[in-house]
Amino acid sequence: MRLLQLHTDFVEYCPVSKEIAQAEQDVSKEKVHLEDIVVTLVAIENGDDERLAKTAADEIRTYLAKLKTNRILIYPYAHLSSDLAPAESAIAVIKSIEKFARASGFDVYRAPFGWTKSFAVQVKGHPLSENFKHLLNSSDISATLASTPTGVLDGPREKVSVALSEEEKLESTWWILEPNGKMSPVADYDFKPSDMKLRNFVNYETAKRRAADEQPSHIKLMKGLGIADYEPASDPGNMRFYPKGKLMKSLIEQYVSREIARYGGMEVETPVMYDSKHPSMESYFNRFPARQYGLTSDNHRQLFLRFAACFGQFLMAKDFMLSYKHLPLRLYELTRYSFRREKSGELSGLRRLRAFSMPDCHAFCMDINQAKEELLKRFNLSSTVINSIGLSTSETLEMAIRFTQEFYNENRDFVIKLVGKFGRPVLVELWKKRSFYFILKWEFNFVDSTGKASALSTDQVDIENGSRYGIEFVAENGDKKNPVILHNSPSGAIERVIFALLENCSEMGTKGVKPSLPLWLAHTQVRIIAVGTRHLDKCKQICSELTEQKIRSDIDDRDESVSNKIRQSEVEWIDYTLVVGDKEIEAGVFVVRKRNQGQHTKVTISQLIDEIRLRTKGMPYLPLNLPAYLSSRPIIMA
RNA sequence: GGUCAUGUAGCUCAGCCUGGUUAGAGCGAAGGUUUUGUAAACCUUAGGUCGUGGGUCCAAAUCCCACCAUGACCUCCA
Repeated sequence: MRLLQLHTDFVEYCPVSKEIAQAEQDVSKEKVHLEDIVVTLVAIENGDDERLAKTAADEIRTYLAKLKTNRILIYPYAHLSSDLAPAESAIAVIKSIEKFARASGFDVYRAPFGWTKSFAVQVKGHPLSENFKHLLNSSDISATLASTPTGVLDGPREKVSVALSEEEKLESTWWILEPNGKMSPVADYDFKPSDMKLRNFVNYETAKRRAADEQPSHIKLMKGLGIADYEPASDPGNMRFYPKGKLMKSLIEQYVSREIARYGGMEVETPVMYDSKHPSMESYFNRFPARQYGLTSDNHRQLFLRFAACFGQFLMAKDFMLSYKHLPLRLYELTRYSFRREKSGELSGLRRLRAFSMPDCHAFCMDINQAKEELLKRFNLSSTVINSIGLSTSETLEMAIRFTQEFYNENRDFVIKLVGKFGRPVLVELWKKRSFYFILKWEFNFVDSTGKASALSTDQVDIENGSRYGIEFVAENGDKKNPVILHNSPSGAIERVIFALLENCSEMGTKGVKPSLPLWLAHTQVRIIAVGTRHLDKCKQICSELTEQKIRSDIDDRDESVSNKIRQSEVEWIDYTLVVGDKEIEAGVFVVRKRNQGQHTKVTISQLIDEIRLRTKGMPYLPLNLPAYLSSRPIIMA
């Protein structure tokens, strides 16, 4: 038997229709509304009996005593278990629980068994407001313990997130907003040929339908190019990065961090784990309890791994002495990692992970006006960053803006201005009322060839956490006020950026273009091939010269034919391949093979340097993190 | 989380349906020959708990069950 107990402000449910033949009879279809009550969601499993019903009643009594309340709603809820008992015995056990609970003198309500019900519930925010138990008959316990890897039967793994179901049931409408300010319902919008990706994106977001397709193409590339791979010894969604992938990841991270520093972000570092009972943490923790990695430390202290940098930065900002003169205050951290225990079926390659690196930049603003002004700056920042990385806002990405009706009514011009900056029609999700801590958020979404959308850059306007975390600044008139907080990631998760770049490459491939990654992210920018061993000294000399100019090059010194070495260079998607033999050494002019042009050009080394420096201008450089000689390099991927 | 599919050498895969000698190939690796001119030189050798654990059977990579991992889809309902 599985019990999920929720201490709620209110619960509402309404039987809609019978789900199974054995459903209870004579059920009123009236909506039921109960306030200040413990909702006990219960799933009866195979082997559960009246004895266990008694145990459950004891469990409920203990919980109610802790909460100092005596009102309870017993609510049959199948999703808690994958080993459900047959309906007849389940209903008998549930009725027994009800009987025992009444006998304890509680005010007991029970929702009907076997019915489809709509329901709404508002869980109180306190740490004890959610409680999960997996109850077993004593004879079964040892067997179950033995078959459970950790020997632990309950814990956050089993929790059902009420916030998530709220998210799913959120009432919203979908629109297309054009840069000229024209807003039309999605159904009325006339998609032009240039809006193909937008239409795919809209389909994905509004229909929530996922077309049947094969495995995402970036997975093959991430392995084949030696970028990243699964690590079976870890939890799903925790990846390993090989040297080439690590270099690429570090370069992107450095670039994003540098641009945020230029914008004015103060880089900080905050802990990866937090006390789930800390008063400031409740609101966040309880929002997605089912998606946390939990762990226990000394003294049975319950900790959870952060899923964003918000906590650390908010707790830090709370301790700052802030005046309106300091605002907007910009804090930045690149989390390695943020953790989200996404449902296992939602993980996919580098697209969605459980541990990911997230640039997270918060701006604490005086008021909504300053926040709007700041949001525009950050839009420019995000736009510059994502375009420079190689994901184009004019071709590759689609924008979504989501806001409340109230915000739109008061800030219509501002919203249109934002869309104008993007320059193409965007998808709008209009919320009737605010259900989250933010009143507006926008994202750039990458739509892959299979029509799936993933958010990259994003910013949000948060009007709730300033007060929730007790962050205060002294206003011009001397009053203490809470700031409006913006949550921005200019690039989105770094792993997801790599996902998008790789998916982009495979799209190039289907269009007949040789796929290639941006030159500044290539592990090897120039591959130098020695025709014979006697040319190796010259190769080494060229390699040093390029390294001095901050160009990554390596030398294929293997005992292989020139053709074979050329092929190897192509397989590794290396942009420039230089063959060094007698002719070149004599003339001082080299024939370079350019991958993206598929042809050979005669160049001097200094011309080659100039070209590469031009193509990588303004982007960070890191030295090659592999041996320069291919003969001493391990084979990471075939 | 559920359903389905997949898991065989470092990599990519064949064999499984219809159980039966020492489980195959290509790439890669090692040793040797070759000193190479723009997408794969030649020869030889090594390399496998057939995802893990149970079961059926005289016999299991092959059939059955459970678990693990990956992928796709679904996540309605007690």
